Amino acid sequence: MDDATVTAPAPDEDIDLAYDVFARSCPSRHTLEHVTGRWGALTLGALSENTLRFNELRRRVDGVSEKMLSQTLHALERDGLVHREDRQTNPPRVEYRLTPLGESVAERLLSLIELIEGKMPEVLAAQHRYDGRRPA
Amino acid sequence: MDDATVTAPAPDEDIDLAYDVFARSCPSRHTLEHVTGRWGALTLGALSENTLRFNELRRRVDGVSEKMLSQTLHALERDGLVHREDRQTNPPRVEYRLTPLGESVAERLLSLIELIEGKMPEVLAAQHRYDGRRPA
DNA sequence: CTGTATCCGAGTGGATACTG
DNA sequence: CAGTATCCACTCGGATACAG
Repeated sequence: MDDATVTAPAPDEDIDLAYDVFARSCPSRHTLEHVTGRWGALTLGALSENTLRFNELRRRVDGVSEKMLSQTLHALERDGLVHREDRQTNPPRVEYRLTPLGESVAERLLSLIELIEGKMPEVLAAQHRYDGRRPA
Repeated sequence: MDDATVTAPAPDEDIDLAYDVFARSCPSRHTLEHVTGRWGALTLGALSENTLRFNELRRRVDGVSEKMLSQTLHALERDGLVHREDRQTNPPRVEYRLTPLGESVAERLLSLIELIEGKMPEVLAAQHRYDGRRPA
């Protein structure tokens, strides 16, 4: 991938428009999708509580398949949000933890998740109203 | 859909575990996906700045198709995050705006988005390191 | 302008089996 | 335990055409 596809920020200026998620070619979109994607969000959430091993994560993130968890972890590791530590022991023991960057991302993500969880009664009420008006 | 599939909260108690996004059957997962999904996040972000009409949204959310925008807006409206107002005029004029609930969700979402945009240099550096170690 | 309907390819994602 | 590899169903999502 080419990383120069976006409005190139002059290194000696502080441009706050450097990365704009609203632009379709901005690399921040990919990272945002890793973070907010179906399994990315839950994985970051789980790791914000503890360092976890692969199968511990699988159990914590209810419903994720091996394939998706593996894929998700690779993407998050590549983005520098998750650190993978292979203890090289027998039996194998691999631990996943958040990097400092991952922690700050997870913090804001969890704030969003908790808000939504707390507002679910309102959301469900809205859904019922909507479905009632459009019974099709 | 059945809305009683989750740990039913006793109406007269304040249980903060009532909706747990980590449980695969929790309805909050659907809402979280609408909010954080590829187009949901950008749509909420765009509407947090202004009330917008359909085609204004299409232009703001660079790359979205009519179909996806329509679908996204329906989901967000159903969840009670977006209000749709049809002016019933000719030519047609339909405005989309955030509800109060939508605003609080968008606020936290934008906080996350802005963090990621700001950290993109770190993320890209991490990606290069990762790709360098695993050139395959 | 504001959408819906249809087609269709590309990617998602689950189940299973297998390797180290 | 910690994954990878493969198969395959299904959905996503874009392009296009059309409707109110």
